[in-house]
Amino acid sequence: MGVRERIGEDQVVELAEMFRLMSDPTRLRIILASLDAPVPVGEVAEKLNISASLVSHHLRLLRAARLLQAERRGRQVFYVVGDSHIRSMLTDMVDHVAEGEAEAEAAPGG
Amino acid sequence: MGVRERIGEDQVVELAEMFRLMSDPTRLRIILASLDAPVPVGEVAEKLNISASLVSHHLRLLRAARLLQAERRGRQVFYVVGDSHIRSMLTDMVDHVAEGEAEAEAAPGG
DNA sequence: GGAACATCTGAACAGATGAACAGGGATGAC
DNA sequence: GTCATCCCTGTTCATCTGTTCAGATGTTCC
Repeated sequence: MGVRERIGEDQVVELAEMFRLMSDPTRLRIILASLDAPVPVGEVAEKLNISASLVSHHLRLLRAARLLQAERRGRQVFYVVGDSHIRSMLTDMVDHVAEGEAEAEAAPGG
Repeated sequence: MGVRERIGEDQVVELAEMFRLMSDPTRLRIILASLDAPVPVGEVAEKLNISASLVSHHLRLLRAARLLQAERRGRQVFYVVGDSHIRSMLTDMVDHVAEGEAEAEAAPGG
């Protein structure tokens, strides 16, 4: 049975939206940085060497899509990947591209 | 151990590129349509009710990124998802959004 | 060789996107 | 109350993207 029959047009758009949020390198870095543990905005900005304003901008999108959860601790706001499915998927994909390096060397197939 | 330490900047960009390809609803529909079995371009266009030209354009991108494999049979070209990791991930995500519908009804929270 | 079919390619345009800048809250220390 | 720190929001602009249209390429059959 085909996969498309299992979801409707709205679900496709919803899924595409998730991918879209993760499709920007900067945004993906932000997600990855907050994959394992909650991190404050300032720390993300410093780690990735980009402005806090830009980080906040992306965080806003990620938060709206429920990809990241926000938690206030004093005057800092910590962000972390909230959905375990997403976290699991991301971890798999990271392994995929990491292993892909080795595979590429074994089978260059130009 | 953090996940970001396991991959470099190049891998992040590579991963983001994959997500980018899957982030467009039309393109995602095309991928989903060729997820289980090879399908010719014309059939994809007809199923999705879009022009063959547009399908071909997207197919070119998907093919270049190794997300889809092309196979010529006579005067038709069949496309199918080539990587099992990607196929598995896609199936999971489809289930995720499909189940998400039910969860949303149970816990609207928002 | 010619016709019909399926797919691919290039140019152009409307709409979306990311980045940078400036200003506005919220919080905590004094 | 005042100040500094941290984060959020709105706007503008250059760039990118998806889409359509027109025409080319490749394949099969006669």
